Amino acid sequence: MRLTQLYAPTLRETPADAEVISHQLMLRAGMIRKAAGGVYSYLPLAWRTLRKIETIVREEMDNKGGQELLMPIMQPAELWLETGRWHVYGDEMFRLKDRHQRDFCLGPTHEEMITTLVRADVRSYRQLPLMLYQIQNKYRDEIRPRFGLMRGREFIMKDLYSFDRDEAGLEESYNKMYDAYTRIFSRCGLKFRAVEADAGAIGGSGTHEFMVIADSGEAAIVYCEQCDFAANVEKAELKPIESPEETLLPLELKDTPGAKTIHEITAFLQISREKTIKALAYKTDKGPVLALVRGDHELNDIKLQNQLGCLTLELADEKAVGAEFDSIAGFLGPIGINKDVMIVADTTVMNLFNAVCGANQLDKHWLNVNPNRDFKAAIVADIRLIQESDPCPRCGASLLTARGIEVGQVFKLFTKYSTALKATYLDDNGKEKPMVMGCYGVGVSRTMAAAIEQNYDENGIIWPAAIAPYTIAVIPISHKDAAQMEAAVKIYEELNKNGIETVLDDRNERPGVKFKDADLIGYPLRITVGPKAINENLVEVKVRRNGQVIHYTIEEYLQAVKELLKTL
RNA sequence: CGGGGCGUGGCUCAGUUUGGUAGAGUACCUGGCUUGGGACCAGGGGGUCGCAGGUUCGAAUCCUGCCGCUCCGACCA
Repeated sequence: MRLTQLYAPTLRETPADAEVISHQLMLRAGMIRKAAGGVYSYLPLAWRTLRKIETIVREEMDNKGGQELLMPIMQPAELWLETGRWHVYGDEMFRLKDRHQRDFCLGPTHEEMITTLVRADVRSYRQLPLMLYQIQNKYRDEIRPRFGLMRGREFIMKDLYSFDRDEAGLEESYNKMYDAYTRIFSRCGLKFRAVEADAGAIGGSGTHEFMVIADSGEAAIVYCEQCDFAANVEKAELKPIESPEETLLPLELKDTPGAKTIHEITAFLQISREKTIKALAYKTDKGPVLALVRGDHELNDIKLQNQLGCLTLELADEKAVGAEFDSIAGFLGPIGINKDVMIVADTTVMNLFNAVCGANQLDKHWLNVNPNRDFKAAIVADIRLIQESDPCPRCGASLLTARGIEVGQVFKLFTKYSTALKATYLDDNGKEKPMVMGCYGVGVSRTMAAAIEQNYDENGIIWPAAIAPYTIAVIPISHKDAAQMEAAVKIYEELNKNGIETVLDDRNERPGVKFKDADLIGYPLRITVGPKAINENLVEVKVRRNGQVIHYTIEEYLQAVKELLKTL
C-alpha cells in the first residue's frame, strides 16, 4: 500500500474527548472514528489489525475442534422470555420492535440462540461433544460507555459455546479453551494473567478471566509470585486470620464522643485497627443486613451478595439506619441491633478477642466485645476484599496487586441454559439428559485497544508484529530524488512479494512528517531510504520498539528482517 | 440515574464576564521553495457558533427548555 492511497487520516493533536491512551492513539493514527457514544467505525488500519486478531482466534478455535458459524444479531424476544432473561437483562439490552410490534433485541450474547439452535438438531450422545463459535458484533447498552473501544456499546466478540454429555466432558472442553486463550493472547504479544473470577449474572460457576495487565485496566487483580494463584479481587477467596488468644474481659460501654470512623475510634482509644469491628448496613431484597469485617479490612460486596443469594444490595442511608436498624450511622454494631436485621460476619471477625464495635447509640462503643459470647451471626463466611500483602490462599506468600483489562472469559455454564431451554440428548442407555454447556468469549475489539494500552510510548503505538496493521514502512527521505524513490519502491515491492506487509510513504512530505506518522501508527519496523543508505548501498532498518537502527546489505536484509520480526 | 465539565470550520482552542461585521493555530486546495524528526512564503475554500423558543434595534455572548459529548460513582468482553 502506498500512503498516498491509504485512508488513514492522522491528527496532530489529541481530540479533547479521548481520555485513555488507546482511544487517543487510535483516533490520532486514523484508525477509528466515533459514530455515537460507544459506537465506532473501524478505518482500514484498525480493520486490518482486527482481522489479524480474528485470524489468530479462528486458528486457535479451529485447532481445538471449534466450528465457526454465524447467528443473527437480531434476536426474537421469545428466546429470551423462555430463559427469563428478557426481563432480567434490563436496560443493558438494546430492544426494538418490527412493523408488527413484535419484540426483538440486538444480541448482547448468544446463549439462548445457540442453545435453541442445537436443541433442534442434536438428539444423540453420538453428536456430542460440540463446539460452535462465531465472531460478530455484540450490543450492550452500557450504563456508561467509555475509554473508546475498551467499553463500547457495540463491540466485536468471539463467542464459543461447548456442548458436552457430562461434566467430565465440560471439564475437557473448558481446559481446551483455557489453553486456546492462553495461546491467543500470547500470540497477540500481550502480557496477561488468567485469573479466577466471579461468575456474575450470566450464571454458572467455575470461571477464569484473561486479564491484560495495564494500569488503565478497570479490574483489580491479585496474584502470587510464589505459585500460580491469580484472581480478580471480586472473587479471591481468603483464609480466616486467627487472633492471638486472650482472656475474655467483661463487656464495657464506653463514651466515644464524635468518633465515627475506624480512624477516629482507634485514635481515640489508642488501639490498632485489627481490634475493631467495622459494621456496614445494607438494604437488600432479602431485608436489612449488617455486614461485619475487621476494621483494617474492606468488605467485598460481591462475596456478600453471593452469600445472601440476593439480587439487590445497596448501602443503607442514614435514615434507613435509624428506621430499619435502630441504630445511628457511625456507631453501628451487632449488639442490640434490630432483631429483623440479618448479621453476616467475616470469619476473621469471629476470631477476635476483646474487640471494639459500635453500640448503636450516639457517641458510644462497646469494649471487650467477644463474638459468639456477645453476639451471634446468622452467616459466618469469607466476605472481605483481598488486599495487597494478604497471604496467598494457596501457598501463604504475600500477594501482589495489579490492574487488568479483561479481554476474555471462560465459563462453565453446566445445565443452566440447556435445562431452561430443554436442550437434551439421549445417552447410550436411551436416557434423556440435558447437555452440559460452557461459553467462552474474547473481546476482539477490546483486545486491540488493550494491546495499545500495553504497547505505546510518547510518539505513538508500538504494535506487536503479529497484530500490526502493516509490518514495515519504507520511507524515502526525498520525494524528488529519483534514486531514492527507485530504491524505496524496489524494497517495498520485494518485501510485499515475500509476504511481509509493507507500506511505501510516497507522499511529498518532509521526512519529519513521515517519521512522526510512522511512529504514531506504530509499524514494528521502518526502512529509511536516504543518501546515507543509497551511497553505501545499505538498507537502514529502525526498530520501533527500542529505537535501534541496524544497517544491512541489500543481499542480506530480507532474511535479516524476517528473523528480526520473529522477535517482535 | 446522581454529581462535575464542555458544545464556535476536519482537529486544538480564543471570543461569552461587559450584546455591536465570527477569529487564531493546525489540517485542506493552488503556486513557489524545501527535504535525516511535524519548515517557510504568497494566495484560497470551508463555520445556520449543538437545537428550539424568548429578551433586544441588534445575541456565539443574556434568559428558558431540550439534545449531545465527556469525566467521577453502581455493570462487563
